[in-house]
Amino acid sequence: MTSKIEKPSDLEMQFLCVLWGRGPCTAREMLGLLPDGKERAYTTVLSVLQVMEKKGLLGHSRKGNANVYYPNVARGDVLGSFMKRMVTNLFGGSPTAAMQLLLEEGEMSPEDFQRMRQVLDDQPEGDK
Amino acid sequence: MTSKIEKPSDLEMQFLCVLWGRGPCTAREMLGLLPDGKERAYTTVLSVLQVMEKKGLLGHSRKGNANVYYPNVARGDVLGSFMKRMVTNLFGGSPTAAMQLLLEEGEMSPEDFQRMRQVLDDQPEGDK
DNA sequence: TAGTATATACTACAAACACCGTAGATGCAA
DNA sequence: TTGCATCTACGGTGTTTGTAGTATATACTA
Repeated sequence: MTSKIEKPSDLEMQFLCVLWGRGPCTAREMLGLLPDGKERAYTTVLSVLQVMEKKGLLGHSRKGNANVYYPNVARGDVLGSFMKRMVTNLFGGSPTAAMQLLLEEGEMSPEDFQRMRQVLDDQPEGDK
Repeated sequence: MTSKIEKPSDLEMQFLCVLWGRGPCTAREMLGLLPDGKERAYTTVLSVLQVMEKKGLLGHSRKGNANVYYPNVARGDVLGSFMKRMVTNLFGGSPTAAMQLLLEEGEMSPEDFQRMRQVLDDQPEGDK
């Protein structure tokens, strides 16, 4: 059994995504990397990290006198089930409907479109 | 000024999506229509509806002795800013990355792929 | 070695969330 | 007109979330 992952909160997700994207971070680094523009105290970030570790979402090692946190769950698992939930609960089970909103909202460059088409073409069942 | 929409909670989003999808509902109808499989008491649903109305997310009219609730905010606005937030906070600002996960996770039929390509082709800047 | 800066651990707390029970109103049916 | 079913209104509770302060350890520096 894959020891069911506790659904991370929104903020926790954000933390995880930073770690997946840029690799292990200290609390102070994390403070500077959060993608939503919000101001937060250093101890706030630290607290969240500690809670996440308690939940099993993170681990940490020591570097100098600082803790370096790393994700303990797979990106695909967490974001995957997030997406699944989103499609079910918000888009009536239709991934296409979700994509439509995605396209409408993200101002995308021609390159983005190119890459999207690419991704779509690369799907195994895509040419059936 | 577009009177800033309060960000709805996850459950509230779900309610809104039901209303957008199937039209105005009574509390009892809503109870049977929620897409996540969860069991809930009738009064729970009613409470959520009342809170949402207080927040300005819903309105209601009377039909018989029941309240019929209808959404008071636009689907595009709410889901749009939801998507935007998601892309920023969870996908490093890349809609393409979001789409990739979407494709990986939703088991999609060939028709879905077809429709997706269609959507992509229909985008105004798509052919640049 | 004394002082300063930075780190962690621990605790606390307010607001939001999801949940539901009880009480009272309303309508219908016998 | 009495009783039953169903509805709303209101209140309350346990939990999670996001936030941050305080106390303490650790390391560098003058």
